[in-house]
Amino acid sequence: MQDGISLAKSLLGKLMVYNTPMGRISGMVVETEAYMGPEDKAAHSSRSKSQRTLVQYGPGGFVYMYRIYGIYHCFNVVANIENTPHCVLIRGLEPAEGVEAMMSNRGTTELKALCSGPGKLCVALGLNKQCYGVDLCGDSLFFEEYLQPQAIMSSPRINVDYAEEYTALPWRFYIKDNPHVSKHKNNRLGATIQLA
DNA sequence: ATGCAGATCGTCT
DNA sequence: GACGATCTGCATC
Repeated sequence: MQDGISLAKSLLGKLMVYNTPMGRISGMVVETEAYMGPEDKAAHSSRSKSQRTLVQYGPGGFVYMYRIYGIYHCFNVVANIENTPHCVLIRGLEPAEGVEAMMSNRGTTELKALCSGPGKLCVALGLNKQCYGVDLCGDSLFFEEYLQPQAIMSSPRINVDYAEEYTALPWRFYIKDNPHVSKHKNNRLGATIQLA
């Protein structure tokens, strides 16, 4: 299993699929962030191992879901091998299947507003705490091959100002010029990077 | 277009 | 008891 940074890049262009009884809801991954374990002061795993972060210490390919600000959920893919708590935050999707359901869940019909942020996309897909620890090799929630991104950009991660020397590291990745990337000031700090 | 306050609660100290 | 890996609505320019 790849480390967090490799996984964050390789998930771009993949289709994230939630298989519901009502049909598939899916979107192409357009924006991710890598969190690189105990040394990374931005990562939840930089603090002592806890109930919340437990799944990160298992093998990669499982869901790390957490609640933020008491309101939203953020969806992460655990990366790397056991006892190496890396993960990848999914920050933006381009809606593909089940767009009607997403609009209903989000209470808006504006396509660009549906999944352009980590909290928004969890609402759009209807994901909550119940998917904590779910195996992404199962048939409920998984990633599929979809498109090869033309160009990938990197920038500092969003809202990790507390992370000292880790704040400025370019561990946010997104598909260049895609309208479903979340809007943020440090978009302008982005730089083109080599495709893997 | 840009900026800021408020919502709201699980998790960790 | 304090604080978020966020988002929205309202204020002001």
